[in-house]
Amino acid sequence: MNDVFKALNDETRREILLMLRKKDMTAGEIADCFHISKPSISHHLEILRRADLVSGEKQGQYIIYSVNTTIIDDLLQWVLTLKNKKK
Amino acid sequence: MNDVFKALNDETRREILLMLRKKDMTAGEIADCFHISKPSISHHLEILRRADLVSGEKQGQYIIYSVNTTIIDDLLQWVLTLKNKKK
DNA sequence: ATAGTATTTAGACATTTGTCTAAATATCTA
DNA sequence: TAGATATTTAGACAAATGTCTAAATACTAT
Repeated sequence: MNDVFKALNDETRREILLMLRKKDMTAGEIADCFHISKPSISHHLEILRRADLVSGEKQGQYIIYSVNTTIIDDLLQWVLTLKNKKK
Repeated sequence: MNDVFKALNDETRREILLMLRKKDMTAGEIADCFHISKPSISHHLEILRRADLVSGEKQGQYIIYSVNTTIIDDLLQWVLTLKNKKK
């Protein structure tokens, strides 16, 4: 859970997740949406991957990234626990 | 939202929230639950307060902290948006 | 007033983080 | 095999973060 919150603590990474929510994208396509160098985006993707929030599948010379929903369910559970304020 | 994720990106602060979920506590009571100095806990509480995740109400020489549920709803909404993977 | 308790503020310091450029790796194509 | 494209790795560096101790502020009570 620590890695998940760490990954979410960055505006760029949160935007990447929201973009991948709509469609899978290659690392390059993702990078083109930001004014940040490709190595920096690669680093962000590595952090998201380590948190298991995204997966990257190699296809030829491209790597196609997509969102993992299972960890998001864990996060949802955590938030719901917090919301459920015990009397 | 940025401040919320920043606040949640720390194990101590997350534990504080989970404790306050069960019952309101004074700054001192909270500090006694950790092996961290009181000024450090005070700093954590300030970050949680700035994110609007908790409120502190002064009562005599004590300050009683409690969880704010409204921001947690916003967070929940954000996570649900992410979970709702568009086609 | 003085002393004691609760909490925060201030300042210092080591670690972590996000960014960059340059170089390495891997794949495609002519 | 070369050259071009896609992506990552390595290394550097400034800024942000979490922690501490010492001091300040605020309230209580004798």
